[in-house]
Amino acid sequence: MATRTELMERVGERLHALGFRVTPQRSLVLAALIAGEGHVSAEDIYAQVRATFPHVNLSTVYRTLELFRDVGLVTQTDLGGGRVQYHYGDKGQHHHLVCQKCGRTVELEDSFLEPLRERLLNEHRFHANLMHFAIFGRCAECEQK
Amino acid sequence: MATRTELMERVGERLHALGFRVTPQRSLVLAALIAGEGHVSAEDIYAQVRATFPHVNLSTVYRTLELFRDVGLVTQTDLGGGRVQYHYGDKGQHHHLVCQKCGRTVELEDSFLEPLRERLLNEHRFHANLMHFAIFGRCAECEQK
DNA sequence: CTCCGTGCAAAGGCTTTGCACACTC
DNA sequence: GAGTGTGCAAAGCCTTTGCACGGAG
Repeated sequence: MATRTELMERVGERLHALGFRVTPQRSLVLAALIAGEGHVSAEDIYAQVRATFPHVNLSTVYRTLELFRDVGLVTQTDLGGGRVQYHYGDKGQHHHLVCQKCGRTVELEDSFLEPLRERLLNEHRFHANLMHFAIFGRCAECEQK
Repeated sequence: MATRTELMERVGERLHALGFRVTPQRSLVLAALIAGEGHVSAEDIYAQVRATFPHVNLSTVYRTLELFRDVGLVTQTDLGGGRVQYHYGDKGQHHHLVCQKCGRTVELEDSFLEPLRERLLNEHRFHANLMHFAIFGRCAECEQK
């Protein structure tokens, strides 16, 4: 398992190799992404970055996230609620159950979708893009009420 | 099978019984929801309503949709993309495979999703709302290229 | 010196809210 | 008359964009 510092360096090299500069802002955004377990919103990252670099601007965060997304470092998911979520990319696939009432989300292992993916391929020759899939519904608690 | 008019009347009674008034605006929004196959955005409904009642306001559409949602007439789903989708609740279930390249859609029988739904309920106690589900990916033809 | 990256401010797109008038009950 | 429903306009929220400065290569 790579340490966080190793990870950061590796990413730095990757950015550099692609012709992008490695700035403090970018490092901080990256750190926030790695630190954030699961999904983080731009605002979350902004808050965390500002803790270290108070003068950093929110638009820089957005631009950095855009860059990371284009480079494939980060996955961007819109689970609704008007807020896009980001997470550091090399993690395994996982999906979400989103409660339409309370808004809570639960992670869902990919194994739940694997059978569906296979069946779609076999019976419809359809290559489903089920990365970071979101399934809406009601969680146990909200259903009781 | 109920005709559209019967449906509208039934809904009118339901609204009335709940103490809400049945206004032209509300009827038109309802009609647009019923007419809209699959998911419709507020803007879609607005456009359709204006075709009949040009002076209707967008905020009225939003308020009406909010009312319908609270009353349980309509399901509100945020599939991302910054636009919330609505659909009338009593329709039968159907799903779509959407090719992200050519845009073609294929209908998908509910049997494909039934196992997933059951497993979510059993293992996560999550009541998945898989009505009008859309699965994105690539169709056979586009995948070949 | 060139050009990328940033801060700042303003604009954009969708949705919500405040307010006063209108219309129903 | 009391109160709901509507139109209008303005504000909110998240995100994007234009512009000019600053700093790295």
